[in-house]
Amino acid sequence: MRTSELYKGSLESLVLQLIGKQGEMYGYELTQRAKELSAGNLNITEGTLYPLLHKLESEGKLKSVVRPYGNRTRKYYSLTPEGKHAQAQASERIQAFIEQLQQFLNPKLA
Amino acid sequence: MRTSELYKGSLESLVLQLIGKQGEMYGYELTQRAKELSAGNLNITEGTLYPLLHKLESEGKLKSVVRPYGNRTRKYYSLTPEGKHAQAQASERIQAFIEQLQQFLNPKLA
DNA sequence: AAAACATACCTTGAAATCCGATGCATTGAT
DNA sequence: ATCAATGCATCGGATTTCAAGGTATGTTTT
Repeated sequence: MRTSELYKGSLESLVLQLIGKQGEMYGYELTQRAKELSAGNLNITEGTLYPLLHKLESEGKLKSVVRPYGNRTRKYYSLTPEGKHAQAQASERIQAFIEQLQQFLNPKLA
Repeated sequence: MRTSELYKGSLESLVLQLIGKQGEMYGYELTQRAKELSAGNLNITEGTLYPLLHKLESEGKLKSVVRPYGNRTRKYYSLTPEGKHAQAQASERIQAFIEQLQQFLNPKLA
């Protein structure tokens, strides 16, 4: 098993975190930043990322703006007010999750 | 979204942890212990747990013994040598995962 | 200058994972 | 007696994720 398996289920929350901290990010940038912060363990594939971004946008949590970068286009995503709320909640959930994982590693005896 | 979403991808590692710490556990006990340690957030459903236990057994990581408890039967699972190895690796992966999650919450600027 | 790699968007089909519902049986509480 | 909890299990479907493929530009290497 790979460490990356553990990230399943966390992707949406982490994407909201990244965009929230950064202000706005485009897809490819997200994949690179995720790889950095995870010490190479989280490689978000395009088949995962783009449908997720589209879903979050359709849910009203993200908004996007396409801007040219040289001859390329980048599609920048940022949080809507609803997305900011979701991001704040995600942050709390992740913190609680971390504490709970530590309980599993070092459990208080029942 | 629920906190429980975050646990997706961690179930196998956490089950190995629980059984490893405890020595041997039966299915229902696992669901209760997981709920305890996760402050109620991780409710492993039977449709998830039993197939997972069967898979881990077929992979040679768990072995089971059925023992009566009153008029009921409990199926106790414990780690094989291979399972102990997997559990040790899972422990390290979870620790690394925790550190990486913290990076996402409080990233070092790029 | 050709090839290879990185950047940048996307879709599609399949695999894997997980949940809800259901089934059966015993025990304990109301 | 009925309901909740304990204890095992399976099944179908939903969701999530991945691998592969498609298109195109920019950069580096040979």
